[in-house]
Amino acid sequence: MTTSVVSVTVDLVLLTIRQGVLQVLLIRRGIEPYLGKWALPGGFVLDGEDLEEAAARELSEETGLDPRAGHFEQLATYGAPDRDPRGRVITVAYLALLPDLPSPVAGGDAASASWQPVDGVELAFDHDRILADGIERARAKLEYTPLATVFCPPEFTVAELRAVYETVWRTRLDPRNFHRKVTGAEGFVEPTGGTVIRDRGRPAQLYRRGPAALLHPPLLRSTSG
Amino acid sequence: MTTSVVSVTVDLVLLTIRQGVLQVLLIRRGIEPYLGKWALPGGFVLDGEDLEEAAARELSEETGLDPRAGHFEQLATYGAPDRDPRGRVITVAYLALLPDLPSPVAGGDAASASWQPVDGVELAFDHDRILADGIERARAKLEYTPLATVFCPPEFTVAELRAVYETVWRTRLDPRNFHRKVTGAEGFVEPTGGTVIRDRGRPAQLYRRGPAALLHPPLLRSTSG
DNA sequence: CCAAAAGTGTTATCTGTACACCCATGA
DNA sequence: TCATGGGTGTACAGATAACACTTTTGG
Repeated sequence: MTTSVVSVTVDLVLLTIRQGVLQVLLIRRGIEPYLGKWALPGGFVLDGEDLEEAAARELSEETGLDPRAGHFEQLATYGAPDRDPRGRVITVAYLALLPDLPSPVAGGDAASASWQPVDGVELAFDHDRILADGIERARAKLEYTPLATVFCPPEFTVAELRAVYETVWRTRLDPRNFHRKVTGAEGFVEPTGGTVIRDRGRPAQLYRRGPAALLHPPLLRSTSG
Repeated sequence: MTTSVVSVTVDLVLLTIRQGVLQVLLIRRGIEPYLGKWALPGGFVLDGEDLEEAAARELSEETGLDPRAGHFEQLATYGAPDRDPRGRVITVAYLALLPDLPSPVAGGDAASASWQPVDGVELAFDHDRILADGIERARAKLEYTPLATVFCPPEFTVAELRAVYETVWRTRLDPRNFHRKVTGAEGFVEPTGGTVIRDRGRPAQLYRRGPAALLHPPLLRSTSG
């Protein structure tokens, strides 16, 4: 009975919505194992570095992004003994939700980092599982927190916010009831006063994210709320 | 820039209800650091051992309990660089919810393990924080899962189940509306046919836990539901 | 009998849902 | 003018909350 020599990594599930599709930031692996396969960005935790710090640093190095531009939270820790063929590696996964940034992969090794739709990807290690857990967490959090706004630019319309829910939940929501719920939920969104015409039709009001941390009442993904 | 030598431990937040109070299982530390202070049970992850496995083994060694007798889930991972004076130690915390077992600390080093009310304890390392996170997780889960039943014996009355909610949430619930909600929620509890008189008054029906994994509708901790 | 706990019925109120309808724009 | 999307009103169904009331025991 010996305590093992363990390496600790952090991995990031970075989600955004681009072209109306939920996408995840992936890195093409340049070394074995899983050479050439797609994987979540991440890497080893350094001396004296907190876990969040390590996650933010890795992301910045690999992609130039700052996960704190949106929402950032710990997801879970994965430590099956055989999850990495190189030896005992435990990984602490973080979930980040970001708006669709103009230059999402600048500053890093852009050639090997790219946003990809979350459906149908096949990833190295146990990253498929980690990604699935991250998506499920994001889905659940949209119900009872105002987090959907972090997928939007600083000013957005109710229809754009609704599109976030419809994309992440894969449902259709009634535009009229959704409008009422969102504008009625205390602290969810605040009108900026501006209006904008996105397509055709009547101009939409612009909103910014409000101060609430929890939604009362929550939005429910079951029906056409 | 060097990757650090990291040790990985598992710690357990083990909650139960004894004497009408939410209690946590604590170990009195027999070695430095924090010699003599109370701490969450836990220890180092061994070679080839999965994290859950490590958590279950540590608990069994230290207390003779099996966390899988109730509910068991990963809580979070804590990795601040200075959280352990001996060096870099990252801990993966697990949350377990157990019924009030007849002989809760048998089989282990019982002299140094004991159940204690969660209020007012002062723990070694960052275990106060971990405990607080565990309690909050438990509170939240009672709302939308049937997990409250794991605090009860195999057969229980509606009043006993209500006492669980009242204890964990620190609220009073209306016995009549609570009864209806619990017996009405699909798959939450199933009648065994038996009855029992706990105190005085009309005999209560006995129930066992039902097959549901989620509550529809959820119980809300805000009001007198 | 009374007190106490279990359990049922009833009603006012609130929330969610569906959908009719009006508003403001581009073409 | 029409099509399109933004936004409001309203009515019905279901859930919630408050509480009167009956049932079944022990003392």
